[in-house]
Amino acid sequence: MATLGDLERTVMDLLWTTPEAMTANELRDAIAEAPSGEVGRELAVTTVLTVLSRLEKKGLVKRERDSRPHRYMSVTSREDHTAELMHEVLVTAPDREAVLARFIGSVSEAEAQTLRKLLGGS
Amino acid sequence: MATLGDLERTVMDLLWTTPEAMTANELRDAIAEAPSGEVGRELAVTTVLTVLSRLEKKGLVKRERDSRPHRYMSVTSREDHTAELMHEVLVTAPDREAVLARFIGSVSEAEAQTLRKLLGGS
DNA sequence: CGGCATGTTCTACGATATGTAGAAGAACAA
DNA sequence: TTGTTCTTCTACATATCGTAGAACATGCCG
Repeated sequence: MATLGDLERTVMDLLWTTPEAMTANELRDAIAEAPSGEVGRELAVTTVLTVLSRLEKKGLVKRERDSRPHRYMSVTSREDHTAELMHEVLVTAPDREAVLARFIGSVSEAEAQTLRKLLGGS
Repeated sequence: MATLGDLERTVMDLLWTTPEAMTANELRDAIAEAPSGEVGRELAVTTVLTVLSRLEKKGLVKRERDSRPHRYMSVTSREDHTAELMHEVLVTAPDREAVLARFIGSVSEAEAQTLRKLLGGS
């Protein structure tokens, strides 16, 4: 189960919200530029690179190796990743019906509405 | 985010599937008795107790302190816990609608059916 | 009342994950 | 080829988890 640390999470968030593939340097700068509420962290580029390698090993990140400053990007969208995680969690329980029942109870009305729409007919 | 290790998971599974509160010794024996597919593990009781303490600290387990061999039980049902986890995962993404859309795509038809039923009226 | 069982807490050590980064190696521009 | 830039290797600190011995507590049996 791919659980992410704080920094790993921060990096993934940046990769997920940036349309373009990013270099380690760009990421380092982006992290320094007030990432969501955190203290602006001045990290060494090597730190970012290490994290990227680890994320790559986990299959969450891929990189363009040919372009010289390697450019990194996420393998899946945040939405796909999140949905996958949710599913992984769901299947850990034998009684999925019961889990879904409770899950439904925890979502907002708006989300319930969305679900109805998505589940549509049949 | 409460991520569980393998042994912690095993213990929770036992507590979740056993109606009665259990003592550390009972748990040790239950673990030794072929837990789901694993190699029968002969653990020291202290090991089980340590794990139970950690699970207690995480809020997943509570114990009856008055009865002398303390009896341990889960705080929530597995279904509640799982549903909670799913929700925690869901809210990590800004675009929940999109996540739900993908999530729906990943569930089985039977589960989709269940969801329709649950979402039924308005 | 004083040991003996039985049970709980403290302390600890190895393994893995993660944050962090220096040192060393590779590649490219001049 | 030499300096600059980037990547990889190696390393250390902290946290979590599996594992359990040592020490402490408690109640039962004589």
